[in-house]
This record gives sequence, structure tokens and C-alpha cells, in this order.
Amino acid sequence: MSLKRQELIDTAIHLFSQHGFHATGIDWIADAAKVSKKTMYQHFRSKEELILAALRHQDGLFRNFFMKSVEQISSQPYARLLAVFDVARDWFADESFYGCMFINAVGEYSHGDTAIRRACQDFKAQMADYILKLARDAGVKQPEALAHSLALLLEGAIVTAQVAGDAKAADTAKQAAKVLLDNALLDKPPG
Amino acid sequence: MSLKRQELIDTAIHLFSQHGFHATGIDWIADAAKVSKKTMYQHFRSKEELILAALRHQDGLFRNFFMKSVEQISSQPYARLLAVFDVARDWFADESFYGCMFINAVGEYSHGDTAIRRACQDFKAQMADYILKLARDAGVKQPEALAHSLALLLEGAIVTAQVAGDAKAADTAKQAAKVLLDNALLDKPPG
DNA sequence: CATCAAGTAAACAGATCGGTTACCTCCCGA
DNA sequence: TCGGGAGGTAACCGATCTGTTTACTTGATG
Repeated sequence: MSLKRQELIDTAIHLFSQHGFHATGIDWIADAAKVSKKTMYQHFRSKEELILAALRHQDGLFRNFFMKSVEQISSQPYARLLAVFDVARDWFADESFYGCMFINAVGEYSHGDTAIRRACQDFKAQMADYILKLARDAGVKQPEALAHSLALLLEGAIVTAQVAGDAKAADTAKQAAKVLLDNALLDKPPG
Repeated sequence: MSLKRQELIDTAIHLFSQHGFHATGIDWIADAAKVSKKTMYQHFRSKEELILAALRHQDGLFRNFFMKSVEQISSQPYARLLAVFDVARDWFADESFYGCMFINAVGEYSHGDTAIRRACQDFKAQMADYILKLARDAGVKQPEALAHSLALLLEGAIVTAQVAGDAKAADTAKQAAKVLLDNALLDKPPG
């Protein structure tokens, strides 16, 4: 694993997140990473490959950060499900928060079945799987339904925090999540 | 109101939604609208002005479509709050659904306090106001809290439908919304 | 010291970007 | 009949885009 390659990916993640994909030129990335374009094109055949590498790296990076943060807040399944939104709040409050890189990527590459789109779908699917796992651990009756709902709340909080620039969207989501979670823990049949 | 101008705005909305803002060149828009660049620049001083005009037009167009659709489904406040997600489902299922134009715009112009960003915030604020009005009509105890939660569910459904390409996200959101709504209708004090 | 891989800076290519302009046509009203 | 505004065509501008190439420097290894 080359150091230059990693520097390029890190820089690309930063610039793509902040300015978008089409608006960020490769000259800009190479300059910011202090790497010549020649070296850059030795590591990545095209801009699209650099985008894909950036998305995949961010995928691992973010999910690792997210899961570790959640599991550090509490060891109890119930609390962990709600801790998801505490972690989200901290994420939103970061000065370098420009929304979810994958949502933004789909917004720019929504056409057809591109590899970029698939990378974003993979990320979202893995995040959904993690929430589902937490729901199962919490012992709710229908973990799939609850997990899907909580995932929607999380996505909604992300875009709301991005558009309105307000990290408190995470708190709103957490309150709603608590209602849904408590409801899912009841034994009553669905009426 | 010029016919050419309207044709340009309609074409711009279509192309921007489908391909994004940076990826859509003005030559392309002018060609598709069958309008010369000269005429285009007589109506809009710059690409940014065309983007703003497109966003504002889509704002009115979409909100009108959305509210009329909701109010056509039912006249009862309770049902209308849930009908929001039925309308969303139809929207997602449309073949020309490429996510929320305003969310996508913020993803590309997330930097600073641009007019584009503000136009998107206005749209989202007005949609939130409408949901709040429905919540008030439904007579819940804390309409603000419920409306914020339902708005998050709607946003989450939009991006999930966009990324995963699955209109069923609206159904999941509707089920969660029903739980939240029923909970908000109870008289019990917050515990 | 010779060699070779890896790096840099810089020019370059061809296309496209947003935006402007010169020139022609057409139509409508005085 | 004539003037003027609206619109179209097409060339053009400088800048920037992705991607390639050239010429030079560096550093480690034999």
C-alpha cells in the first residue's frame, strides 16, 4: 500500500465531501495531496476509479467509526439502538460535516447502474445490517420492521442536518426512535 | 411570461434532476429546450440564475402537487397525515424519480451561504410547515414534535428510495408514522 | 559507480465549460 | 414601406476539464 496512494484517497474524500464530485477536478486533488498527476494516474486509471476508491475507503472508515462510537456509549442493546443518534449528533456537529458522502454521490450519479451507485448501495445496506443486528440484540418482536424504521429516521436526520445546518435533527430522530423502540418491545399483537 | 423562458425552466428541471447540476451544461439545456444560447442569456444572466429559477419553479410545482394529492386522498386530518406517505410512494415509483431535487442541490452546493442553498432550505421549511399544519389539524398534544419526526421519516424515505431504488421505503415510513401518530394522540404525560 | 524504479514539474492534447458577439431572418406595428 | 425588437446560427473567447507525455531529479540497491 503506497503512501502516495493513501494520501490521494484521503485528499479526495475531503474534497469530494466538501465540494462534490463533478466540481472537484483531479488537478486540484493532486495539488492538495502534493502528488503529481503522473503518479496519480499510475495509481488510478481514471477519475471514476479514484472516486470508487475514495467511496470504499470512506465506507470502511465511517462504519468503523460509527460502530465503535455506538458500542463505546453503552453495552446494553436497548441503549445502543438509541446511541446511534447520539453518535449521529456528534457527527452532524463536526465543522467538516457536509452530509453523507454516499447520498451526495448518488445525487450526482443517479443515472443507470454505475459502479459508483452500487458502492453507495453497499454502504447503506451494511449500515442497515448493523442497525438490524442491534435490533435483534434488543430482543424486539419484529426486528426487521424496527430496523427499517430507525434507518429511515437516521437518513432523514442526516439530510435534514445537512440542508438546515442543524445538528439537533439527531435529537428529534432519537425521540422518535425511542417511541418506536418502546412500541416494538410490547407484546401486544398488531392492531 | 415568455414561452421560451418557461420551456428553458422545464427543460432545466428535467435535466438537473436526472443528471445533476454541474454535469448538465447550458449548451445541453438550450439544445434540449430548442432555444438558442443567446435567447437563454436574455432570460437568465448566468447558469446560477437559471438554477435558481428552476428550483423556485419546482418548489411551487411540487408543493402544489403534493398538497393536492394528500388532500384528495382524504378529508380527515388523521388520514391526511398518513396519506403523505402514500403520495410519496407514488412519487418514488415514477420512472422519472431521481430523488429530491433540493437535497441533490445541497449536495452539490453545500459550501457557504449561497442563494441555491437558501432556496433549498425554504422548500424544506415550507414542506415542514405543511406537515405541522396537518399535525395541528389532527389534534395531537405536541404537534411540533410529531411533525418534526414525520418530516424526518419522509426525508429518510426519499433518500432511501433514491439510493436503493425501492419505492417501498414509503410503506416502511408510513408504518412508523402510524406508530408515532397514535402515540402522540394518547393523553398520557411524557414519561 | 551504474542502474533502475519512482517521483516531480510542466507542457501538451482534445474536449467542454460558461458566456459573448457578429450577422442574418422574420414579423409586427406605425 | 420601413424600423426595430426578438430570435436563430455559428463562430469565438478564455478557462478548465480529463488524461498523456516528456524531461529531469531522487534514492535505494547491486
